[in-house]
Amino acid sequence: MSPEEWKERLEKIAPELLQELSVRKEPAKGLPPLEGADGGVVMRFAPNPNGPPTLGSARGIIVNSEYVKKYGGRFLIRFDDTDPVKKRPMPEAYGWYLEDCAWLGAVPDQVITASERVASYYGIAEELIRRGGAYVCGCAQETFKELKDKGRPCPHRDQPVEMNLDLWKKMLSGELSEGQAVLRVKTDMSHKDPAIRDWAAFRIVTTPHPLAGSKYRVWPLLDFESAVEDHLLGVTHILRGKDLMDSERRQGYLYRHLGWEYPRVVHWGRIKIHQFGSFSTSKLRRAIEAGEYTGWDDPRVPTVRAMRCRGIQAEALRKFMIDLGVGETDISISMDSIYAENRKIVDPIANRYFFVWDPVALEIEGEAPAVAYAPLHPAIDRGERAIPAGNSVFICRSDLEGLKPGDRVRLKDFCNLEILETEPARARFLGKEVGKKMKIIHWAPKNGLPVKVLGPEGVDEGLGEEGIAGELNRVVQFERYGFVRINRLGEPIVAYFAHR
RNA sequence: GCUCCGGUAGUGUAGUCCGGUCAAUCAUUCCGGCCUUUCGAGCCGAAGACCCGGGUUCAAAUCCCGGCCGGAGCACCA
Repeated sequence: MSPEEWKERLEKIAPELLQELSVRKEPAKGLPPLEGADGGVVMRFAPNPNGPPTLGSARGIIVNSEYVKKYGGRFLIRFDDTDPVKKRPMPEAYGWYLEDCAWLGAVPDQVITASERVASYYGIAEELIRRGGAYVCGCAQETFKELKDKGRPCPHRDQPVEMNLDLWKKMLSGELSEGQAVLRVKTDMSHKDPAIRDWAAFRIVTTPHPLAGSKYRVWPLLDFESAVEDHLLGVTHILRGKDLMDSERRQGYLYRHLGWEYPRVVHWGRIKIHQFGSFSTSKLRRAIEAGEYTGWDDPRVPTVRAMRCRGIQAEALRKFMIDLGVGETDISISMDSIYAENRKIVDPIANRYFFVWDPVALEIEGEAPAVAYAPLHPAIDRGERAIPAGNSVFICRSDLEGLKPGDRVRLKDFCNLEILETEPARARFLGKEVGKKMKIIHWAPKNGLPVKVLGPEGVDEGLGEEGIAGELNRVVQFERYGFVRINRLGEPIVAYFAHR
């Protein structure tokens, strides 16, 4: 029976079912629904503050906060800063996160710092030991790994609770030193996935913490700290990277020991950006310290602050990240999509100016007007700018190179010219009327302001109109060049390039 | 080695749970054309994908099995 025949028969037997088939499913818009979120959600973004937020962090900040906006509830920022050595936090970075969250339109309802709350983790650890859910392990790391790989318990696993309690106190008091012992959560040494077997919850670290100093010598590891905080804070839904996929199964044992209920978890894949490759905060940090970049807001760097300095709008980033959704596939995106989003927002608000890169002087013979008038925006009436013109201006070298004596060209919003010679550049005034089908180039006045544009691909230096000096911290478009943000006034004015 | 996850146009994404209007959505990119005193914007058009092989079924992107490819974890990092 063919599908057609099948349909005909169904038509006869049960036409109402055929109806049902033809109800088109609505294309999903925005973020996919979260299960069990209807009563509101508590969600958190939990960075290690070892640098400012990157585009990757922006995804976490935006999507978490967007879900909270969608379902109601609370959005938390939690600093998971419990490693004073290997992922040592930067004291400035805490504030950077808050700043960038605010800019991204995701002001947290609460900010938690793990390194301030270590004492409360101790109480829970002790309770866990009492319940027989954890033990102090004195194995050398390699020894334990060998046993674990074979699925065999270590000799400390069956120590009585009293002994574990005693050893735990020795960890805290300093009688045991760094490397001598860890507290392990009991899971299942024969679990088929070796990653799940008896994981370490606390270790001794004597290096002072940048914030907490030497207040604590026993520090929790991520799986313990994160699991406990999620419970303490009443987190209902966790969005986390696929790299932490084992965490739920590991932490599940802790939750069961303590009789808690685990939040719902959604995973997402790794995100890579063509133009930046894969980047990590620690790699960036080294490159900046080595002087490869000017700082965390260097236009070549994938941080949120660099985007802001380049004139990428928070709204564009939000829209983009929300469109990406929360798939588990690893993705490799292009900045082009972000730029396209941004261009839509910025095109109507950016005023237009002339910026001549690699400038070369052009002398004009004849009665060229002393002032030219150009609209601030081609389609929206925002008035015009008056540009000193006259018989001497600058044009781009690349434009001049495309011209030869006898060519006619129009200086945009100024006048038509006939090229007389190119070295030095000389032309004859032909009139102000807008000629049709004439090549149009832009120009800068004789006393133009020096402007330097820093972009992901390099630096351009040249001359711009005076009006640029009135656009500090705003996005403008340099005609025939691209959108930039004016970041610093002075000699020269410094602008960061966004995109064409 | 052990374990887990994923694979829809160049890049993302919808559809996959509950098989049927899917000759497959939307965006971006690319390519044509129009328009424009910017190489920006706008308008019109075009191109482009269900990883492979079996199975189940009247019907498979969707379910099952096997393979291939990619990613991740197995830390006293986050």
